[in-house]
Amino acid sequence: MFHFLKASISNIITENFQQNINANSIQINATPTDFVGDCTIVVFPFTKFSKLNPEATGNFFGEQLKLQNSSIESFNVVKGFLNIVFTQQFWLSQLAQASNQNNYGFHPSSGKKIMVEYSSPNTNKPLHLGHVRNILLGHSISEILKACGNEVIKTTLVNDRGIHICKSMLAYKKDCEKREMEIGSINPATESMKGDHLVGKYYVIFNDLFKLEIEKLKAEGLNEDDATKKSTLMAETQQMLLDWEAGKPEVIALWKMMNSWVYEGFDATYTTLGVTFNKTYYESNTYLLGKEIVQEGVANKVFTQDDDHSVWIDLTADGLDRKILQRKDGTSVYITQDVGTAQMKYNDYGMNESIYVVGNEQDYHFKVLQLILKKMNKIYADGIYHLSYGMVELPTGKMKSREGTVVDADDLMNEMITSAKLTTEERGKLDGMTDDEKQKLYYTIGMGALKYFLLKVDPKKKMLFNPAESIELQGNTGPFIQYTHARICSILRNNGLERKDVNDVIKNYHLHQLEKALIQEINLFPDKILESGKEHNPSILANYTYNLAKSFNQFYAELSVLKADTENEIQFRLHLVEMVNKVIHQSLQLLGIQAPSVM
RNA sequence: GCCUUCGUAGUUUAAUGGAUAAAACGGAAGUUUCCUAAACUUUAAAUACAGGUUCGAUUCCUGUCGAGGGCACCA
Repeated sequence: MFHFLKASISNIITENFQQNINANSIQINATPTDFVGDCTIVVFPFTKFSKLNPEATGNFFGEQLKLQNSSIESFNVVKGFLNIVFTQQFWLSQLAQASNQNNYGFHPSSGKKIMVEYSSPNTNKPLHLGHVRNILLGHSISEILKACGNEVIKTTLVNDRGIHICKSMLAYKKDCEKREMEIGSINPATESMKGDHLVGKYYVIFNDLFKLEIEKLKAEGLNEDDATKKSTLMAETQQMLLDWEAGKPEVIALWKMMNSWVYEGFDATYTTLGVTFNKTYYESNTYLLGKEIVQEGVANKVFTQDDDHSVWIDLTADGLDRKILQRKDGTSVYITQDVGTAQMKYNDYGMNESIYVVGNEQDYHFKVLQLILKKMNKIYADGIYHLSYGMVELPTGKMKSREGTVVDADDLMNEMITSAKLTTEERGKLDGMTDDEKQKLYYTIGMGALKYFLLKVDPKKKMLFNPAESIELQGNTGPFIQYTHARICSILRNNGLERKDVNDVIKNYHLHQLEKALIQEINLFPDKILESGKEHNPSILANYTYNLAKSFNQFYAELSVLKADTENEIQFRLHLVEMVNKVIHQSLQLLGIQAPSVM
């Protein structure tokens, strides 16, 4: 919001010191509350060419700025910090401008097209807490990038092929045989289970059976490696994968059936989370294209083929390792499929930027992927951005499926909603609501708590998920912000005044310090959206929203509408508070969080 | 072993190289004749350690210690 100041400073520097300086490199911050001023310019960097001490430099720039900008009321210099005070009129007109804007905070079209890939599940088990962080990040950053003026395509890549899904398939087949039932006659409906959970159950069964077999073989004197090699279960699984690649009809039929169960289950989870995709990619469709590109790379001598026919790329010159792209038996590996998917995405959309929301355990993988595509001279290589996020840890340690410490997404969401219900009922403020409305509200609050809890942390950092604490609804939480929104809605609802136009209300209005502080915070909104988008970091917006809600609460404890002396003061505060609510509402929406008007 | 990320109050998180390191939870003490107390006010408490770079370091560099993650013809 201080762009005009930066431009002004930049001009002063060129005129007086014949230096060219990038306006964006000038530091302007909000003034800490203990000092007089609205914003603070750091003048240390200017002393190099001003040849004056910091104080004198600050005074010089302060005077020049005041001459050039009528919106500056006064300034003062403390050490190397130039504090600027703006006029009342300036702040009042800022509020009026924001208030008159339809989509305040949203930016004009950038002309850029950005793809965001997120969720990207395997089809052998249900979604868990880690996916939830991924999905919320992906959805939120998509919305934020839209608000920054970009066209956004939301995609997901389903990992629908490979040895893992064969394990579930084999366990399912064996169970059918054991119970002497036809394939397909055991299904989500007969078991009263979500499809993804049913398939996940068979994945667990496979691992249990496999473990038993290994133990048995080890008891016969084999070591771990040899036991794995001798395992008939593993051999059967691998055979199944080969049959799948060969297109054996009964295997394909089973695969299609079980995957369809999983997709139904995923869709239900996505609906509860409130997220959507514009396009779904399947690895079963992209891995062949990947293999083609590998051949192209071999022909172009970007890749080398060993005597055993496996294909490699040597990245040691770039500080990385030698990486395999295709097995000796000709089947594709992980990175092959990603190369294919990248190409297919670009063929389909021709986007400028492609964001992958994927955990940080794959940092190396994405470095390699981008480098390979660069070496292949793919023009879309530079547009690839890995939005890498840290793991979600539990108080008991890492989530490990083997130890049964995985937090299931569906279970978690249900718990959050139940917990929201309990706390809300305790407060007993929902008289007059139908059961349906109540249920909807519990959902809104429970999901708001979960989403905000996961989004308020910088994605890059690992985070600790404490189930007991996440359902806490006080402090820096989603429900605190939602509650603030509901209160403001109530304030706007309950006053019987006919509202006056904001431009009339601000005439000759005398601003209170707390009112000015709120306007200042509202003014930051457009910049915060841009910053969040640029940094690919929704937590910037999340924390901003919390601070705004908090500022409102502090403001309102001192200066409620009822405490106003004149009608004009009431009118002004209604406009101010309404603007706060617009920003909170808009901001929550960008985070994928609903804002109830009553709670 | 090699590569990589991270160490901030008791706990969970903030802080584009800038002023006295900011909040929340938990602890202690208060505030309802008043538009939603899921609120507000007061209070104690932290930059792992040792160097370096400079006007100035939680932030950049080096080392030590500690905790993750990656180095497979798994995805």
